[in-house]
Amino acid sequence: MPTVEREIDRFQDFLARQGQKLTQERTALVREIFATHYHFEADELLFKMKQKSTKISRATVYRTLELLVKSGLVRRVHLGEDHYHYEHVRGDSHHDHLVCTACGSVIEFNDPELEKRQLEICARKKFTPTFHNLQILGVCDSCRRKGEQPASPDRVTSIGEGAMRLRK
Amino acid sequence: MPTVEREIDRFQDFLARQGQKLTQERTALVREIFATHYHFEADELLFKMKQKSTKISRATVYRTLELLVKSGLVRRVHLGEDHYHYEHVRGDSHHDHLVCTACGSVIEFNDPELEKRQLEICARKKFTPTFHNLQILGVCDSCRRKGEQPASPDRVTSIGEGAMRLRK
DNA sequence: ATCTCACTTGCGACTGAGTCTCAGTTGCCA
DNA sequence: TGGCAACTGAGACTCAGTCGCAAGTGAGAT
Repeated sequence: MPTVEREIDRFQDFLARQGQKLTQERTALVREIFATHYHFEADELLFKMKQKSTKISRATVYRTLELLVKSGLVRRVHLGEDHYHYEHVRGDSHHDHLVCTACGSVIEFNDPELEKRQLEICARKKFTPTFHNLQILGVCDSCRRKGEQPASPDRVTSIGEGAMRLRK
Repeated sequence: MPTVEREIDRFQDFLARQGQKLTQERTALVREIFATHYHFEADELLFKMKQKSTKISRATVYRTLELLVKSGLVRRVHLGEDHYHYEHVRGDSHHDHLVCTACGSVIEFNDPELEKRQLEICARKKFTPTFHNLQILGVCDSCRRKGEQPASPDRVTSIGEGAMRLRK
């Protein structure tokens, strides 16, 4: 399913519009991101590129991610950890995340009702919103069945610790 | 209004319950946090302590913040930047944040309707929530009047850049 | 009042994510 | 196909946060 080409075209358009170039490195990164990753972190991407023949420096990975975010092909999200995650965008589906603190899995949802309510709140506060970021942390169904407990019984101590540990 | 003493007592109770001690450093930090700060970052607190006679090491600040979060006296929040912010808690008012990307100001809101909807979404996905984190980024009323534009016209490029720059 | 020991602290070295600089390379348009 | 602006890689740097360890301290036991 190499519709990746469409994304590469979109990226080139975006770059050209501001006198920037589509290089081999940038192409390779877009290809990698849209081929396999969905939610990923910058270093994970760097590592994947290192595994393949393709050698791309840390700086280039970060620089390219920034461009991709600006172009709208990639979105930067908080997933409860203390650094950013990225997700590629196909189409325009805005969504928010449920993050399991036990297994680290991420469930997406999109709820127009919720969005609407947010707009109402902004209107009431005379606030002009451009963007929002909502994560709900908790325990997913399969972890709950396994008897996993919430990260902390009452007040959550720190955000997404379980998921954090899993990762390393 | 030195009701701070009440918070210090609460903290001591919490510590005692797990065989931990209320030290001078911890007391000084609680005092500082509840006296002046509302939203703050760890290094800001460190700096404030340094300004006063009180010398407290970076490690102790971070260690104490962790304890305060566990005790429920302080909450750790994302405010759109790439590191944590903290806010002290009086009473039990959960709330979320509107963050102005132009001036960095933070407006709090608490909307039971929104919370209810989130619970419904969780139920539908068989997800057991423990905590959530919502920031809405945009432009506050007074900045909008001054003609401030949203951080990025269409897709937001990166989260809270305006606020970020202001700070340093 | 003081002893004692587990709990704490400060220090400084460390980590990990992300940024910056600069010399050398490359895409692209004339 | 030559030129130059844009790009890349390497590695030094920054900044938030953590860790290990030797020295210090609070509070219950005596």
